[in-house]
Amino acid sequence: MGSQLPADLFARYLRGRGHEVVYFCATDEHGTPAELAAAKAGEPVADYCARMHGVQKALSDGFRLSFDHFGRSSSPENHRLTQHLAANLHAAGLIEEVTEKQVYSRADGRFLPDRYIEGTCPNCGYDKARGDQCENCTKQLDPADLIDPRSTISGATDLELRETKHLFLRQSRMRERLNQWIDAKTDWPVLTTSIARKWLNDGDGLQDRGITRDLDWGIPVQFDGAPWSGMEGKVFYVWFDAPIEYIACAAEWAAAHGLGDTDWQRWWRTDLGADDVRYTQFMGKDNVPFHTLSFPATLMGSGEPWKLVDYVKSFNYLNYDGGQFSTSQGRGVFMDDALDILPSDYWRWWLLSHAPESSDSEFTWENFQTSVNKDLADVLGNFVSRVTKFCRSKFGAEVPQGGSPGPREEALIADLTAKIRAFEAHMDAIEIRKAAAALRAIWVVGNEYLQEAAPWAAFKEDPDTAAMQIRLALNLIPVYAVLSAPFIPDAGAAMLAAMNVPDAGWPDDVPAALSALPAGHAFAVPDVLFAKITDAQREDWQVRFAGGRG
RNA sequence: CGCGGGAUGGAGCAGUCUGGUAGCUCGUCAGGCUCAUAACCUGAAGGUCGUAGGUUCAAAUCCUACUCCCGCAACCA
Repeated sequence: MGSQLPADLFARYLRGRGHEVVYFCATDEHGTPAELAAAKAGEPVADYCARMHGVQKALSDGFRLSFDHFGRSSSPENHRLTQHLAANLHAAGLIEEVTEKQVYSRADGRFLPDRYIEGTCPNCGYDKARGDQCENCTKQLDPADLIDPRSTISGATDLELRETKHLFLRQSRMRERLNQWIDAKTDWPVLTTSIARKWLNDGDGLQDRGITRDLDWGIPVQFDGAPWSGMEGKVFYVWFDAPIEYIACAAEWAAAHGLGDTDWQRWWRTDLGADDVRYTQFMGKDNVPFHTLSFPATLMGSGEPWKLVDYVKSFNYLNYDGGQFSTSQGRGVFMDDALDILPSDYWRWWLLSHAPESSDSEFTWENFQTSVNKDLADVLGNFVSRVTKFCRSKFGAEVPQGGSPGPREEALIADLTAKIRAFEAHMDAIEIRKAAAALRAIWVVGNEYLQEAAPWAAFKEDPDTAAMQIRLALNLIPVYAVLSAPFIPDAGAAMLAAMNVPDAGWPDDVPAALSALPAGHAFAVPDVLFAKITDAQREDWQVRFAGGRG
């Protein structure tokens, strides 16, 4: 959710500005966790992943994520492309076979990644130390150091070290090239480049990385479908194939829409039209190394002209009321819960206006309630309500005629124009919190104008002037709808529907946009756009999602 | 000396790159308005910018040391 929402915001904004946009997202279906979750659910892993993809799709629809295609990393397209790129890398001498020893559990019938091994810490005696590190004394460990090691999957203790062969991506050979590439990205967020630089230069520099695993579920290690000697029964590592799905997803999208290869390749191949594409990725900070180093290394090393990312927007973490979200403890609001209790716009607004851009941020119910009630209900919702209701009671449910604008209206337009340009600048820079604040300031302008113009007072002496003022205020509503839609699409649509405006363009020309609704244009007073969150609701949810429900 | 991010009025944040009267939202207090979802608008109080030094005519902003919080530390995705 954390990075999909900002991506959706940006995609909607760019579409609103008239750009051609494709917005892709996919489920990353491979890896040990997927296999274990499937086993726990008692389902074949392929079925489990298909089902979860459906669940994710329903949730993302619920949050109004406007993907052009929601792909799966297990798609045939991704199988083909992943194997193809691996073959290219091999041909370029960038893949190396390494034999190493890993912990194998006979009872589980699988190799165990470090985190799935638990035992007693040789350093402090803590009996639940993980294979990679002891949580108690923070000492880094090797699984072989643990006393009485056991599998966290089954509790089995018959663990042994077994030799196994894996492919490594020789990213160390691309260190200089990656360094130069990152150095050129002077406009990237500090968070993004600092993480990338750390991996590039810390210690011995960028390390080669294993890109295969001993698992059943995944993309088989083969040369475009032909056997890869010594790699039988092995699959590519999720972090090798998952980013490749970004490309494969475009192919899935084209196939799903009856388009040809050239239609997706023009987004991805710089030799086939992708030169003018601007490619932006959104992710949590934990994913930065894969997107700034491993995946670019894969594409660069392939020797083919794949489009590289232009901008990587990374986020810190969102915490829940003093700690981390915890699925196992039922601590925190999760996507399905969230949509059960409130419309998606509420969540979109809070999550976007509090996006953890500069540091981790924290969700608290008090903050959520205040933020949503003030911004959405009091400032925006109430503006729409007061304008439409006033007009209906004094002039009827259509845009009134008469009167002509004066200095106050000119000042409003000038103020609004400046604020809209500021909003656009923040959106262009993907400064999400600043954009949210700028948008809110635009909403406030409407209330300020009404307060100053006081059409309710003017109506008594000079109905024509009141009509002109209300006409202008009514015209603000579609403008607000269009500007706000990237953040709160449902409310934007509701506002346009109430104003009986089938489609409104981006207000590049503010004076024109504010006279788009002519006198006589019929509208409807919308239902309350945003019902406020009551104290009782908030208290109920605080208890319900506090955790410890087991 | 492991690495990175953060520390700014009661709360949440901007400002730090390109030193020069400390800004925004919420909350609080006072006033206004009455069209509206007990909403809206205006004004005020409240901070010397984690700590200690240093550079400078001038530092939240540059330098040094330190403290605290969060995350990472590479076959965990």
